[in-house]
Amino acid sequence: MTAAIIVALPTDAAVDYGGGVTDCASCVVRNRAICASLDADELALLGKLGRNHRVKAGHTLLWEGDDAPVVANVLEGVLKLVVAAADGREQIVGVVFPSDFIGRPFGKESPYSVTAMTDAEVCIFNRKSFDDFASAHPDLQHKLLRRTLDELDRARHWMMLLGRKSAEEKVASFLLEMSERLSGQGCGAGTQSGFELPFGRQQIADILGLTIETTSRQLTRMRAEGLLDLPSRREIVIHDRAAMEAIAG
Amino acid sequence: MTAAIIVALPTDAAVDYGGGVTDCASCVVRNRAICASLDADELALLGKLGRNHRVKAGHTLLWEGDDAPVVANVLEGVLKLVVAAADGREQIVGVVFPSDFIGRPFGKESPYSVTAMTDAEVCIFNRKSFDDFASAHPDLQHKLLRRTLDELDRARHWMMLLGRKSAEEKVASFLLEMSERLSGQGCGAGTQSGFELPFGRQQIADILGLTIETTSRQLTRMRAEGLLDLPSRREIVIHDRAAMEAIAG
DNA sequence: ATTTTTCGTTGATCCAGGTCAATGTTCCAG
DNA sequence: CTGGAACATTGACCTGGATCAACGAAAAAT
Repeated sequence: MTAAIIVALPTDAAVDYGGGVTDCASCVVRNRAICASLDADELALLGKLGRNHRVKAGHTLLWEGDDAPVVANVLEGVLKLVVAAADGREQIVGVVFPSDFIGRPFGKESPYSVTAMTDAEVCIFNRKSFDDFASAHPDLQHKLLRRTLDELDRARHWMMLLGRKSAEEKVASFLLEMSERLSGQGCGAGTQSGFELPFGRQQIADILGLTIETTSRQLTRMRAEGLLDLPSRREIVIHDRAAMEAIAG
Repeated sequence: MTAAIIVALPTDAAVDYGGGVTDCASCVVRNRAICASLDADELALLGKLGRNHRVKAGHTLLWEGDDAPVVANVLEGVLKLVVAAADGREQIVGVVFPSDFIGRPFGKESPYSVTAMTDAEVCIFNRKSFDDFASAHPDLQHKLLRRTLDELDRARHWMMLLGRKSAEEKVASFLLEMSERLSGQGCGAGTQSGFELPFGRQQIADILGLTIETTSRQLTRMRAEGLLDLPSRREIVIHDRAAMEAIAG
């Protein structure tokens, strides 16, 4: 379970690993990422520590159990956080979108793998440098704390889903949450009922603690009952949101 | 799902609700709680905001969904964090021990209920006052961030257990984790193999996402196989730790 | 355009763990 | 010490979701 980190570390700046230099001022997630807590001077300082980097779909940025030398902000794309058992069983324990933060600041090995589900772009920091910078910038740390508290709330509600909900309830809950989070991504104001999932059936199963077959059957049944439409592999259109919420519980 | 908060709020200091005044300097968790980040002056200031309070086993300190007006440190006892479904199904999403932090700082309603599993003593703060104090004390906030990151790691590994492990693996993992956390409590240096759980079978089931019957059967079977002993209702003695770890995966 | 590969659906069957029910055990209260 | 309540164990049975297997459909490669 060991792998080379495929990114340029800031300390290796003499060599060009292909990581683009960061220009925070024009960053697409400038106002949504934790960096939003910084003023222009601080931002310039942080910018020197960060390197933009592209990750192809399916590639892994951090490996569970490895010493994690980097943290990052997501600029574009969707990545999954995965905890795996020795025999290959996988549980997706988090899904991160643009402006979300990746990695484990302040010591410790990475408690999970981070893998791109779509082609992605991330702004990477050497962990030690980031830790030092964060320690010196309480506002940044405050943002990070709020984010971590939110993530913890989300994780705990997902524990309820994993431990106590039926397959039907799991799928309904999942579709509603994805509908919300994905519409939060784009510019659309309200929650639209149609959306495109950034991943396939197996990954839905790994999020819900189900098999791919059960996941597929639940979706097919919901379509048969008129709750939703499946125009293509990854598109979902929820017809009866109220009914879906009733099922999700 | 609404209930009166049964504690004295600092702002009502004119009235005695029975909450004891806090003396941080002599606090039993002084060096382990987040307060350890503060110097004597800061501690005195925080002490004015806090009130010690006793909670009887089974009583609930915070209710899921209510506006949560307080946060707290645990001084003594064990409490559970619970997410419940409308039909009564419960999932325990966290267990807190002395020196652990309770509550949801920085806005929002409480995402779960907090209920004492044993008689407990907590040091309570008005949330707003605590938020302000924390915002003004980066070291405290740093401690809180580290704790929250640790909790998040723990929660995510618990998600793997809930979503992907068998009943046998769940019980084995649970016993090992409890063995560690409970020995961390006492003064014993190493991890002893015998310990007393602070809760009953139903609550183990609610932690593992199982029924009480399945939990009981797994324990009985493990005893029959010589893996452990069950000297009394709440006592566990692990005989073959290596085997237990192999099962936990 | 055709082959190959990957991904998704559907069916048949099985079994881990849930459900229902009875019994045993521990712990208080009186 | 006794009766009862709460908790735990055990048994019989059932079912939701896993597993095994085949097939279909879309995308990627040639």
